Amino acid sequence: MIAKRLQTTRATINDVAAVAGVSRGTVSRVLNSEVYVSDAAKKAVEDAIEQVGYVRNTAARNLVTRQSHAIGLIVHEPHSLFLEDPNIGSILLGTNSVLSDNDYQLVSLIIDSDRDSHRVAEYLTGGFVDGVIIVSARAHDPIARVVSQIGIPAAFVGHPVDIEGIPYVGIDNFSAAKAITTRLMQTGRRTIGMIAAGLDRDSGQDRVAGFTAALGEAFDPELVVKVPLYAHASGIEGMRELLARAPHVDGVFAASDAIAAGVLDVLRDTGRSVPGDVGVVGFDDSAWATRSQPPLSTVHQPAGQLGRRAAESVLAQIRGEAVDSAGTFLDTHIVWRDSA
Amino acid sequence: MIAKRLQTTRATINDVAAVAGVSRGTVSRVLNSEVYVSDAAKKAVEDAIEQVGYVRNTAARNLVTRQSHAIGLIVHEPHSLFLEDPNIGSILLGTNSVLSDNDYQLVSLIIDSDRDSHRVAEYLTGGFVDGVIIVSARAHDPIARVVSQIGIPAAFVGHPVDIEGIPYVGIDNFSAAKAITTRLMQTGRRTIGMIAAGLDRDSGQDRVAGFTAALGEAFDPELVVKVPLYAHASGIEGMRELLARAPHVDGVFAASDAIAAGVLDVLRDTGRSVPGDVGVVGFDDSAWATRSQPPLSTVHQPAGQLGRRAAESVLAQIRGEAVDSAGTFLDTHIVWRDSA
DNA sequence: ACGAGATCTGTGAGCGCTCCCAGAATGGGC
DNA sequence: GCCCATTCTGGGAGCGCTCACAGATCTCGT
Repeated sequence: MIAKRLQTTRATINDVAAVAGVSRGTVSRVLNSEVYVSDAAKKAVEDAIEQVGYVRNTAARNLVTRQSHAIGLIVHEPHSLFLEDPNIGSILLGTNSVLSDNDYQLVSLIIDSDRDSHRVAEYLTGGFVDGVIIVSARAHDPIARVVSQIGIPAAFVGHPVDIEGIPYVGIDNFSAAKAITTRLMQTGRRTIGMIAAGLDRDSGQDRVAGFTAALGEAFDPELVVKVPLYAHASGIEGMRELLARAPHVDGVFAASDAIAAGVLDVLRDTGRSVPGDVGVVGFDDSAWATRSQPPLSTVHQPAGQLGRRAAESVLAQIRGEAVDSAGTFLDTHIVWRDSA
Repeated sequence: MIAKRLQTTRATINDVAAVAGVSRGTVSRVLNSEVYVSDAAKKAVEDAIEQVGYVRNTAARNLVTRQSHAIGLIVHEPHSLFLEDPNIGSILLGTNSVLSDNDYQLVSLIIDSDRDSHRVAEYLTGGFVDGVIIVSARAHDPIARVVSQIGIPAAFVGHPVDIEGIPYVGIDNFSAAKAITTRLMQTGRRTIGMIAAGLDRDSGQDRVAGFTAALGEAFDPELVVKVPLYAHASGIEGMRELLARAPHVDGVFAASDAIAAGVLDVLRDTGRSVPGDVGVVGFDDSAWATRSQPPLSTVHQPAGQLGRRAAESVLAQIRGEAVDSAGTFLDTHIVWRDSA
């Protein structure tokens, strides 16, 4: 009831113009803070807006400007991981803060099935969003391909190996993995294994490559166990396998903190102490790292900053500014705690 | 470039009309599946739509229908908890699935500061959304008050004690807390404490009330430790306090699984075995419950379903259907694992 | 005092769509 | 064959806004 009354009654730009004693055009100029408006007119309009409680109707504005003032954030993860991966939440929050500062609305689009994928592709071509941020796309991601084809302003968080021409913001997974593995070696570990995941995307592959590079001569492919997801359950599964292959392993690099948490569980269950018998390091510096027992040594990944930068890139593209079409890497650093 | 070309070039209803050899009006009627359209015209229009690749311009549609076809989901939590609380993710996912089935877009609005709060209130009165779902509102929540005042279709997930007239969907926290506490007593525990949180909302208060009711004569207010958040850190803090007050406690009801996880950590650190020395139960049946060591006995809360029902309620209100303005409770059940 | 340029303002046109009214076509019933 | 109800269609009006253009007003150098 009330809603209906309020809506019918809502002041338009014409009401403001009438009260302020100026024309539609002048009100519009004030609203869009254009240059050629006299101080007197500006004041009158602002007072009138206040008086009649005017709120701009975006639908009308969008219609003529052909802009929606919304940015889509596409999260392409199975539901389970969406809930479990703390990075996604941080990225979302970072993106949201930049966009709202710039008066853009974040619209989260969650893809969980092929049906969703299709619907989102349509959504993107439908002019509902002015730009799009794609989180954790895999290789051969159909959505990434659609985005690339229609040429909508976009940015990746992370970087699918097979798509060119869309800027991305990520971290240098190779160097980070290499650095933390090296540091683990320096604690005196001799037999170091890795639980690798996410091999369908660059992050997963680069972490393995960094691990391999750090080990150099000492590298033994037998000690790299591959699991499907960056998840706790995968960590348990992977560590059991690693132990089966190499019972005397004394160091483990887990591709994510969630995996590392699973690794710790298995080590505890099999009566091994951490860091006494085995040193364990993770990746992400998520809540998992501080929660686990003992707290994890890990690579700090600036997830919120990643989201922020991606949003800024899309905004810049919308403004027509030149954007480095390659991408940028953000710094990571190692956080040394008790697990190694 | 391409984007611009596509946009400029995008087919309108007039193009479809021209190709189909009918008028604008007829195309619109087909689009909105109104009754009086001949089969021939309908077919012609559908073919034309296919041929020119027409996609409806929502901005124009919204302008005249005064509907946005978007529903806001307001999450009013500090950032940290947004990331930590698995229920929020599940609720979001449930809501999203109902809305997309009904061709509505979910717009997540995150409130983290008073500034956000103000902006969101404006957003709501600005006609950007046709309805709103409010998650975890506290007592005296300013946003809840605004929603109640402007009379926009809305639903709560959970129920702020001081707002009337807006339907809510929640669980019966009192009965669930009472049931699991009773069951904990039946395992032979004598000195049972509680780590209580979220006392600024109904869920927190009702859980304490249920706990109190279950204990009956045996209830000792000294054994209820109040902490601010449903968070892991709060669990640690709370359990330390409880142990200080009652070293011989042999049962703990934690107001959430995250808290229970903190409780387990403290118990382990102080050399107590679970469930040997102390039985611990949680609430939520979130990922925390299965992850922790040992896995938690807890109350299963249908978070996804909660989101789904709230979305359905808002949709029904938008359609003008009568909605039970009180609210509905969804069933919970106890999941018995190893921690008690 | 005059005119060129800068500054400011009003207004018609139109974005793509839905609503609604008037009128055309169709189909029975007699 | 005629009339009335039903079914179907076209097109004017207008949602609230921005854009572009033309005209009005001001400023300042000469």
